[in-house]
Amino acid sequence: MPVYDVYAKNCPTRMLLDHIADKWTALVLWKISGGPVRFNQLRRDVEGISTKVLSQTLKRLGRDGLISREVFATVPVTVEYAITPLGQTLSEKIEILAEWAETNIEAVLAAQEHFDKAAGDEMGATAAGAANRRLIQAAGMR
Amino acid sequence: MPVYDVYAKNCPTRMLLDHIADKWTALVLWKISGGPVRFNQLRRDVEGISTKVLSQTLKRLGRDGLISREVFATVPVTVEYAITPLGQTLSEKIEILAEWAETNIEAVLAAQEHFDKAAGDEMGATAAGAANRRLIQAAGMR
DNA sequence: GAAAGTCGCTTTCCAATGGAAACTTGATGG
DNA sequence: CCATCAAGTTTCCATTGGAAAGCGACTTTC
Repeated sequence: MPVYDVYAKNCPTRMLLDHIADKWTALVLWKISGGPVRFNQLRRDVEGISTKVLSQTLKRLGRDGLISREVFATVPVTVEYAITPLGQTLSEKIEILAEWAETNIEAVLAAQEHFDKAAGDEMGATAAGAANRRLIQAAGMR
Repeated sequence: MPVYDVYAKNCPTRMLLDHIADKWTALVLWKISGGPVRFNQLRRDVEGISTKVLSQTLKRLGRDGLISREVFATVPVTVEYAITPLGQTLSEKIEILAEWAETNIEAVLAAQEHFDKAAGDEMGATAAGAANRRLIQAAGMR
């Protein structure tokens, strides 16, 4: 049997990690794991997602066997997305990640504040300071 | 105490999930959790990452308090990145995700094959054919 | 019977992000 | 004084992402 390694560029597990270690994918899959949901309901629940990205994300999840898609001949047509057994196992892991975020958000915010304060301190009105400030801004650290 | 919700567009936890639910971040953090690593070592170990993205990723991880950075006055200069206690708690969750990927990759590959095969099939005028055609078209797999 | 609304998308357009590769900095050995 | 190495940064172009509009099929409202 093959040896899988996410650190290898061409390993299938790398591709899979690319699919699942994604903000929108995580939010959408977790939401669907709570029960079947329709397209526009997802759009409203997952604040900030665009229909384009939602559509792409659902396609990928469907192809990977993590969710199913069912069409109901109502008017207007209704489409329900539901979690599969395989998807359920993944959503449990994603839930752990999301819970970590909610548990540790304050520690992270504190770290960011500390970091930004230190960056501001170590440069006065010097030329080097101005240069660094520009660097930091370029690095998107504000 | 504020109520955090990753589904809310402007919640700090959403920003945090955005940082951690990312392919490169996950790979880099997990690698560093195995012991202090230098920049170029990371670059070699995490196959496919560019220096630009590695640099940005390390900055973000540092600002979020998940890794530390130590400079050694060797020649040429050496820089070591190490995991922090906070980062260690996260890397354990990320490891769970990566393990899920390695455990379930074959099921996902099978699902993809099944899905793509259905898309490639001739599909006559059967009810099943029509149903599949709808699924495939919706998934944009032509 | 025309206009407006619903759902589930797709398309278009522009801005932001990502990757490949060249360049920089600073100290040293040849 | 040229080449080298670590640790990045910068440049350039391609891919991706988001906002908004369009679409098809059908009902409800005026």
